[in-house]
Amino acid sequence: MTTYYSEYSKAYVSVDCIIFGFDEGHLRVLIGKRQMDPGRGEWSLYGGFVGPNESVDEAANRTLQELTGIRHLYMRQVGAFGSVDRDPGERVISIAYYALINVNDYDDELRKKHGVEWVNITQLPPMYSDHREMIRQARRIMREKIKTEPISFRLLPELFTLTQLQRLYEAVNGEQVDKRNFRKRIKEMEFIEKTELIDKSGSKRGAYLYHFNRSAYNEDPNFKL
Amino acid sequence: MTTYYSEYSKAYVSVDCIIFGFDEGHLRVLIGKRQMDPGRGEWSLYGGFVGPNESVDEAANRTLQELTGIRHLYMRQVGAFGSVDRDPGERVISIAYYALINVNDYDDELRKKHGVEWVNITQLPPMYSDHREMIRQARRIMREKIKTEPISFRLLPELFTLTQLQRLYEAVNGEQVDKRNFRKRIKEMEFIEKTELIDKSGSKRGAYLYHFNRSAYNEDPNFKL
DNA sequence: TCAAAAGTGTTAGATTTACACCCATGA
DNA sequence: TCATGGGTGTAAATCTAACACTTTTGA
Repeated sequence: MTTYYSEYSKAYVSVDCIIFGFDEGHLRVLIGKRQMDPGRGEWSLYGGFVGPNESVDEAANRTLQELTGIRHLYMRQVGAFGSVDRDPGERVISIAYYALINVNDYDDELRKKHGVEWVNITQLPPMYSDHREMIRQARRIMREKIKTEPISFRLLPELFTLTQLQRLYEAVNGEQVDKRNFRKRIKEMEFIEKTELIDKSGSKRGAYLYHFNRSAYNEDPNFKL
Repeated sequence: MTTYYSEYSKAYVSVDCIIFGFDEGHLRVLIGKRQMDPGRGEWSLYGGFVGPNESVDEAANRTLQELTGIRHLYMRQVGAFGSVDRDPGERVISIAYYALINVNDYDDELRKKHGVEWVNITQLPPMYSDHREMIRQARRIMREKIKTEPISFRLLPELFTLTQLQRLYEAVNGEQVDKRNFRKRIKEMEFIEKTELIDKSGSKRGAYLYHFNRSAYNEDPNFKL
């Protein structure tokens, strides 16, 4: 191999995943106690190293699949974190990614096997290295994104009630919204389709179930919330 | 040194700088013909490698200072670019940063010494590796940012006319805006202060010069454009 | 029968957009 | 004197935000 840059130094490059889920009205992230040195036992994001024959995006995808069993989760880069001593052992530069998952799609046995837990975003413990900052930034980026792109549906079941959708927005934005105004805006988006099905798990009366029609969205991608 | 991750592979990590300037009504970026192998002679962003004892942000700052002579330019991360073969020679993962500079502050001799040129953002040549994509993303991020944060003033001289400011917005957003509506919005922002000075370089009649009062902004940071 | 969540419209106020003419000056 | 860019206000339309009561049903 030709060595062009031999005078420069190399670093380990890793990916860290901020996996968001929505359950029981709360936005949650998947974190676990670190099982390797350095930092063993501290709360940490799930991550992995970038291999020599995969792109950084591929490494993130692989890591997400390893953890969740799901092949192509929705995933976007948050950014690179590169303090000199962010890893106490070696020079490691990490690229953070956030991902969205419908918690029902996630096999709970697999979750336990990897020793990770769903933790409420408002109740995060102290965390390893800069992982808390990664989560903070991921949340900020996701909050902006969810206003203009229909990514909320990736956090919900295929069929969902309008109250669930509203609770999700409230959890992401950290503030409540008016029910009538919210529903008015939803009605204007024709790709959020009402079904004839009723969900009775949330109330005695029952609520209509809706679903997101992606191909209708692609034809008229006007999403604003 | 303890080696925790010896089973994993390392990569070179570099920074690439998308330096925006505004001149004669056009948004420009600073690019040059690459002076090293591989890719010698291709149009390229200015970049550098991340050293073992500096953070990635510090490397970007150092690189920007090397090129412009200015110590702490406004600079924000665009993201990590990590395709396996983005560099034809070795595995190099690059973190892109955009920076804003007032072109008058940039010593033209220093510019020539580094062999870089101001190129209109709408007339970019084909570029080395993924540099064009880096510019595209930097521009998108900057365009969003400039709507809600007073970063435009970093591209303008200390004193500027409202027409200059308007032209800057138009160049960034790629579309024209109504003069009266634009000025109405500016008037509402008290931290954009009118001076008694007149600039006669742009018209016979002359136009009032304004300046951005940062401490007034900090007291009432309401910026919307 | 009552508690709990679902569902539904209107209005005032704020914001946004469209639009056209006079002014000052140097060439 | 005229071409050029500087400077100014109003009105219609749209969007946003505030607000309260009826329905259904299981316990």
